[in-house]
Amino acid sequence: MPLPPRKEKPVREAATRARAYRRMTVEERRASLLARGEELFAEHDYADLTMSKIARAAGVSKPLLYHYFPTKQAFFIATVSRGAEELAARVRPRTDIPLADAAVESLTAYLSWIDERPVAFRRLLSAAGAEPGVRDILAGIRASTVAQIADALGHPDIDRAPAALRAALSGWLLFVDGAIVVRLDLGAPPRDALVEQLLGTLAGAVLAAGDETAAGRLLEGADATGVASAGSGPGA
Amino acid sequence: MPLPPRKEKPVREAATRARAYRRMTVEERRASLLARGEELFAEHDYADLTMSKIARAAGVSKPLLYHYFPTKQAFFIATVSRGAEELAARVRPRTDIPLADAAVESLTAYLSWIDERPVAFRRLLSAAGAEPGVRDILAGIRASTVAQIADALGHPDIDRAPAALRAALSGWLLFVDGAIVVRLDLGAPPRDALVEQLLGTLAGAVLAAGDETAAGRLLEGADATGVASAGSGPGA
DNA sequence: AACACTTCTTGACCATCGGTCGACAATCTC
DNA sequence: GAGATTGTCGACCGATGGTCAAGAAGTGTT
Repeated sequence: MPLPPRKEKPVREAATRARAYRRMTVEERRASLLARGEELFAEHDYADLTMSKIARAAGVSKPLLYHYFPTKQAFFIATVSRGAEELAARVRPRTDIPLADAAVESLTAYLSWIDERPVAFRRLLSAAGAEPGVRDILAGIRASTVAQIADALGHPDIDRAPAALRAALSGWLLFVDGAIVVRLDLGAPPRDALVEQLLGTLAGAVLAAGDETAAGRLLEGADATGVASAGSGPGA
Repeated sequence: MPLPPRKEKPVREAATRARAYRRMTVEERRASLLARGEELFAEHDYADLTMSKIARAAGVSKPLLYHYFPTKQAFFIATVSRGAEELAARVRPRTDIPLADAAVESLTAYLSWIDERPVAFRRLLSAAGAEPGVRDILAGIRASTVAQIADALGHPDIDRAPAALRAALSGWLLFVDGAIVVRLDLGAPPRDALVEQLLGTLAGAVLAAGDETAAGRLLEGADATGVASAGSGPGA
């Protein structure tokens, strides 16, 4: 027998009557979901996080979650790109100072950002392959970074830049992430040292790609950038 | 009305009586499944491949597939590590020739292997993060490669090697894969040139890590290894 | 205070997928 | 032939991503 739907008397709890839910504007709710999602995805594995769990953790019903984001992937991507934009802003190199100095600044900013959220960073890297959408985001970021660096190095049109240089830059980007993971694991080398090392490696990679001019630009104005000063003592 | 189970008369097809299935020994079947799985995983996305599809494509029933491999992940990992072993064997560096030459050989072998299965390579890289198990395999391979290189460079105990060097080697491994992806995309640079470039970059990275001795070993006996000869003309 | 508007919840529901089970059939070997 | 082993079939389970209809609870307006 079909019970009459929801007849159970509204139960106006005495005294403190906990609000059934907080009502927000669309943007508020959206932002709040994204923020919570960022935390959750940083802590838990993508596959282990079900939409139900996310909804519950966000204090929201599943259908509402789906009301704001069409699919789980879309939700994940939304959280990731939110973080990516923030990162991009912090890492964007200045153009009013020598290239080598701007590079140090940007790299330092990148390392600091990761130091603040090591778990999220690792998870992002490993989740990169999981869902194609995420991979595309990362690929896009990397491609544009490569283009930016190439530009700064004297190749404004990435499509006309030598393949060797493009390979060097793309590879170097991964190198950076790889070295960072090691640093996360080992707790060393210290940040500033790694920045120097990274930059030195970039110079080496560009040099090995056969682009002396670009390598020159990287070094000029810098006093201790790895390849130039690597070895026993401080800069030559 | 429950039809009497399977009453449809064995249908002994006239003349050519298509065998219902081929019976194999356990190892045969296992190997055959693995081989087919390697193909399938190379072509399709991990998530898009259901165990049912795999079974069907392999001409086998789902329960049988599960009889040989306990889970989908296990099956995937089995196919991956099969390929990984084969690769490891082909890439293992010789010790009876100068380090620089052995490195060229190994890298060339690696590039050739990838040239033979570009799609699979890409998919492996991007699937690396997908399932934790796969990530572990790749991580293991990379770790052991790092240790091998460190050893060849004069640091037999990886745990006592400087963090900077470890970061350099780990990063370089990713650099290699990144550069290779670019080569796959662009169709350039040519294999031998990339090998030189890669080695030159390794020397640069090791140098930037502050290990002159190791960098020296890498270069010694080689006549054109990037950093040393980078630039306009062919090797000095 | 009553109104309507919008946000939100509830709970049921679907299809698919990974994985399992038991009963039975095909094949091979002796 | 008989028996052991390899395979198949189809039904089944639980969880998950995703959807739906109905209605309840906030909120600003009059």
